[in-house]
Amino acid sequence: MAYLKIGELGGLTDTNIETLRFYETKGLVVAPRRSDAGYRLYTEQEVARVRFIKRARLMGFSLREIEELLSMEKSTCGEVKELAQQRLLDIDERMRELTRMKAALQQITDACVGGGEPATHCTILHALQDKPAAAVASQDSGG
Amino acid sequence: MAYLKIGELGGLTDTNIETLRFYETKGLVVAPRRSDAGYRLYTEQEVARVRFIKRARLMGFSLREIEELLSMEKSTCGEVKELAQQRLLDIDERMRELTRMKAALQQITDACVGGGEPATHCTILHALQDKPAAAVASQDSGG
DNA sequence: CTCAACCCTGTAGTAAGCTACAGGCTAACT
DNA sequence: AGTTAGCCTGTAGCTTACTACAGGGTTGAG
Repeated sequence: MAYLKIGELGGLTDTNIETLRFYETKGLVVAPRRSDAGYRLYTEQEVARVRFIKRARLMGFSLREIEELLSMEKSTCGEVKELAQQRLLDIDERMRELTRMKAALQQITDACVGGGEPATHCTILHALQDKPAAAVASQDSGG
Repeated sequence: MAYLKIGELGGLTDTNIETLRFYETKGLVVAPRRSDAGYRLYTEQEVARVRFIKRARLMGFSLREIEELLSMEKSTCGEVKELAQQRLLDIDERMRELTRMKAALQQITDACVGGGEPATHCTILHALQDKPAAAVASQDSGG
């Protein structure tokens, strides 16, 4: 079987070749062997690996987490599961935050009649301007 | 009433002074008058404006959107409402995406028994490795 | 007068994940 | 042999929202 050049790997995995080289600098894709001229020569293994990365990205894993996942073939199943569950918790956390934002925004948006009035008296702008309420102002990111 | 120096404005609004200057370069906070020595001299108005920015940030508006909101005192109420509703749609979109990610991740995580087995056979890693399913692989971000 | 605390500008760094470009070799096709 | 597409390295840029620092001037208290 022939080796794949970087463009071919990119084609098979629908990945920009700059991105592949970037992943290599990040250690996500192992530096492959080179041809005499210095061309990267990949095997089918790398195709699987790049696809792994893409799937994990779709699931919301960061590159750092993916690196961790990739290094886990030496670890236990439980550790992998733990990482996945942490991701699930992160997702829940982000959804809660979005829910909070949405509630606050929905509230002030619902109170607005809209229409062609000058926005000087718009309840949305007013809510953002000076009222302490807005259902969200008690939150503090600290930073 | 005395003017506020940047540190005082920062104190009142719980905002880093570097951030205030940054907002000025972005046009979010209007460049204030200066003292003879070149110190920025703010009025109470800017306190309200910075608080507006902070509240809007908490609601998930980007700085660009906030700039738009701030320029809207000249527009109609309907336009403001439209922007807010667009934000609500964005939030919904992000929540859908998180829901999708979560479902996919939950599925492969549930299938994993965890424990001290070597992860070589971990169903999570396998699902990421080569199965076309994973309930999410049909999605494509296109780049 | 001295010293710390504050302010100024301008530039660069952080995080995350790429993307693009310059300048130069190589491979493949004709 | 010529042309073009592809590959190489290295560096810089993009996005968002800050944050930090260097190297200076100013203010105010003691």
